[in-house]
Amino acid sequence: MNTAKLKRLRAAGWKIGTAKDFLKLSDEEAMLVELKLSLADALKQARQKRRLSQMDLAQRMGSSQSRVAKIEAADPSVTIDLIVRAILATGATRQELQRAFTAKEKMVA
Amino acid sequence: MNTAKLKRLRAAGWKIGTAKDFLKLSDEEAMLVELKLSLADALKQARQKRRLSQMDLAQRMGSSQSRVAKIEAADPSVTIDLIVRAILATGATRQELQRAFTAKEKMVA
DNA sequence: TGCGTATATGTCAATTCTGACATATACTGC
DNA sequence: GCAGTATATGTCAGAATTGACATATACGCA
Repeated sequence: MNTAKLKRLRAAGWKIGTAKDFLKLSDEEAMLVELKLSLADALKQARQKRRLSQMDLAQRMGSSQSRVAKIEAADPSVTIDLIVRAILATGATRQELQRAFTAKEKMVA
Repeated sequence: MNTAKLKRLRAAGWKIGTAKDFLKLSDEEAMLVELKLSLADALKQARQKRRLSQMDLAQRMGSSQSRVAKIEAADPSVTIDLIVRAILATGATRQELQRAFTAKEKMVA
């Protein structure tokens, strides 16, 4: 179990409906992770479509290759904000970004 | 100018195409802000639709009323991740979340 | 007026994220 | 085998975010 969930469980103080709360949190967390994965995929596609290396993109973002690798891997240390910034940094259009949000989500509807 | 942009400008070291870089960053930043505003709006709607107070939602999220207020105001200290978590915490469906991403974006297409 | 409820704003310690670096792996051409 | 290029993984100091608290504002109602 990751730190974010633990924190939320702690914050909730395990008050009521423990099992239900647990399932609910898992559910929300799962949706978040799926969204992140979807965006990470879209980023990789956007980058490769433009034939940019991770290093190229890193420079455009003012970041490092290693972080770009983590972004594309949807590493836990990466926020949605950062993935979106990366997608925009590839030069992706607004449309491309929008599609990224809806892309793989269908798989889990 | 906010800290995030400053940081990116600093990171880029003002190397080449200063003016162009500046405009590009403004553009990407603008898109990010618009996305955040769009999501914040969707959150407010999702919450009110379910007749939850900010306090109610705060409890569900294991957070505080003041932070929920900031989330809905798309405060600079609020990440997209947090807004999405808030939307999910209202009990919004995957569909509702998806619409949130595409909602106001049309305005700026 | 005073009270209750809902929302907004400022601050801050503790937690989390980020860029950077070192290093590892994988593939290509020589 | 050995460069060169691209990508992946572990670590960490410095920077940013978060929940919490105090407090302020706004509205309705008695």
